[in-house]
Amino acid sequence: MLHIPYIREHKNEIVQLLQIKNFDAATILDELLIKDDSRKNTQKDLDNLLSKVNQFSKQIGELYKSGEVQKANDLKEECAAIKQESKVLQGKYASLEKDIQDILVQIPNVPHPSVPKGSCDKDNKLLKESGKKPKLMANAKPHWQLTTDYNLIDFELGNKITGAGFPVYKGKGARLQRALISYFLDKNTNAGYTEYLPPHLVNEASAFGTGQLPDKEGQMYHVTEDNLYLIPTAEVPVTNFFRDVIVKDFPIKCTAYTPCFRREAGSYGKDVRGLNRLHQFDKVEIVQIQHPEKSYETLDNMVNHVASILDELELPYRILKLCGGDLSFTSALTFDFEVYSAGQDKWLEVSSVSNFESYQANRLKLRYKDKNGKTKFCHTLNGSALALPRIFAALIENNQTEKGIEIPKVLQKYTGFEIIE
RNA sequence: GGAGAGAUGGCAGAGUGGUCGAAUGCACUGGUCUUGAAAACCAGCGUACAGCAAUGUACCGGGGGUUCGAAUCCCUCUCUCUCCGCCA
Repeated sequence: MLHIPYIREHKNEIVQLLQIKNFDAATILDELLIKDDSRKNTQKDLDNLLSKVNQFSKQIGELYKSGEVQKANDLKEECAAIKQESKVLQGKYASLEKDIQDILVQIPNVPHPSVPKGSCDKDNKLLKESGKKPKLMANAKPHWQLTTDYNLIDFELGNKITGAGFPVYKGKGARLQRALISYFLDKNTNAGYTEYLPPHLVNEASAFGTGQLPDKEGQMYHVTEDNLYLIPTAEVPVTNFFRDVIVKDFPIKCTAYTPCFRREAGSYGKDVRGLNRLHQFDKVEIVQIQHPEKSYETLDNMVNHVASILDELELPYRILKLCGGDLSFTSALTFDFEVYSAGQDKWLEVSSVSNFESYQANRLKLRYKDKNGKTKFCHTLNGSALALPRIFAALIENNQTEKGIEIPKVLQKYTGFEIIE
């Protein structure tokens, strides 16, 4: 969430930039600042009252010690009156704070000035297209056919034991999945990221810290009995490692493999066919905590890192800069990676690399001390490196041959086989 | 699931109604000493909000209560630990 002192100083700029996200902030920011002014005044009045009570209390103690009971009792009565008054102010203060909080969580992060205006994914800006689309044989198939033909994934079995969107990997399919996880983690740790294996359930405070709550509650599976949420991405547990932390050394680089759980009940049809959209999927995530001055440099590094993985996997991909309409609530700038999946002739999103600037850090109270010893908010960044199912789909679709599915070189030492026949 | 104990500053750990935002130790920062370092000594060292500042206010797991006054008493919630049971 945005920091009120920052809003005060940059109100017009924020209103302008939020137009890129198609969010009209003018009214809501005015309302916010009026409430905050009122909050300040209330605090001043309240502080004065409380200060008086504190003074009187000290005096009463001394009067009792010196035996001046009558004087002490007089003061007590005065205190009672002040307390009445302070109760009222306290109520007012609490309700103002709540109003302010409620407004703050409704305001999305301010987009980076370079974010293109737009309403949907059609308006995203293509930055780079890399690799060659493969020429497939005449009878090439989409992955949902291949996974059945080669006995790699059993969607029906998943339906039986859980439901739609929960595939069961088996045989070489399971092994390929495991190989991808290991390969991604190795790539990331070689780039200086520390590997973590976090819990797959988080508490409410964590879901709030990264911005899933309160507005995206419906997208998460909620274990109501223990009030825990199944993580929609490793970003949630990993970023929350640093909740209430004052960072000493930058950058902090973490990577984690986790399954990800998403309810997102919605569309049907070929967009969600096979591995394209699932309720449970595997993902390897990278997270960085960085000094504000370096966060955009870091974002570029992360983008290059993800690109290098796709290069090694020999998958054709393109990089898009998300437009305002497609940018997530918490992100200031996001680059999406899409791989070309030849069997279904589609571009599939496999990674989203974002700079959240201080938006999450404010909620998380994730800070550092600047040169003058003042505490400031860090910047947080994350990206997928990478999301598994669509990589899996693109790999088997693009590499299908008459002989079978060929495994890219970099993966062979992880799979232990070169071809799936 | 049963029984008990506990939650205090970066860490350890005192504090059971007033002078406590909180002893002490460690860590950290600055200084003295030293060729340099260590040791020793001196000083500083939590967060947030308000204020130009002086300073004020709040915070001792969360919430509520008693009291003129709460880290300290009461209620409640959460979490952690120990023992027993069960168990990968």
